[in-house]
Amino acid sequence: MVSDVAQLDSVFHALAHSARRTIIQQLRSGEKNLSELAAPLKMSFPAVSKHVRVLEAARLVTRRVRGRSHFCQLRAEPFAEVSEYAEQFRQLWEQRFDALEDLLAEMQHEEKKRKGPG
Amino acid sequence: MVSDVAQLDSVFHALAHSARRTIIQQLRSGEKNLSELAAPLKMSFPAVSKHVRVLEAARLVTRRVRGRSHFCQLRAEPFAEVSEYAEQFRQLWEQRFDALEDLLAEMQHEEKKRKGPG
DNA sequence: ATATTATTCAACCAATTGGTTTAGAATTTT
DNA sequence: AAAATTCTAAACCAATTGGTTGAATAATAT
Repeated sequence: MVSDVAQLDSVFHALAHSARRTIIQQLRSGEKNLSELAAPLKMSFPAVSKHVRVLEAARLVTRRVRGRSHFCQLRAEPFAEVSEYAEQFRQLWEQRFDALEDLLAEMQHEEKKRKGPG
Repeated sequence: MVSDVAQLDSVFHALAHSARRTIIQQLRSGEKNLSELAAPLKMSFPAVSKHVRVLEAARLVTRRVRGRSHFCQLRAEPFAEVSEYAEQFRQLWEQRFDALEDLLAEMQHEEKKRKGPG
């Protein structure tokens, strides 16, 4: 586990807003400038600018200034930390699903018994 | 993808605070009541109570009241959504790591050339 | 019945968040 | 040189967050 506490704070915080997740999705297809990122979002330009700053703070986005355009690029590495964090709990959530499967299997078994000899 | 937008909002928000992640870690070893959860945290009891509510809102924790004790249990399912979300970007971050590996391999290759014929 | 324990509620506070608008700076276009 | 484009900065605002304290509630122990 490489991820320090403050980094996880900032990444999770960055991801906890749908506008920022929308920005991230847009950046999957490559670099985009702020105007392009702002287009589909129903908010003022400065608001988008602030969201991008939050993403930069979490190191999810880097900025390359070219003339008057600020091109944003997705940096996916922090997602590795998020994944790693979540995977800690895989056993726990699969355990639950297994229990649910067992329950369903049990119910189907009961169903057969009810139908079969009847 | 089952996770709706509001659910991701609340889960990421819940995870974006180290005190809440500490609570989650404590709950990995099983149910604990609020007093137990509060013990290692350097904040007042009501503050912890509020953090637990945030975790409940994100469905990361459920509460079972037994007498005057409120036992909290971890529900790991939302982590599946978090993992699923992060995994979307695996290709992207591995791409980067691959590039880094390539660079390292290249450097080692250069190193051999330098040493070898010398 | 009283005290203790476990927790919530309510009120309050400072800081942060997420948004706005207006203005300004920097870079292209005309 | 003037106009348009892209973005930041600053000031402001309402709502939320994360914390506090003090009082209230509920359950158990003495």
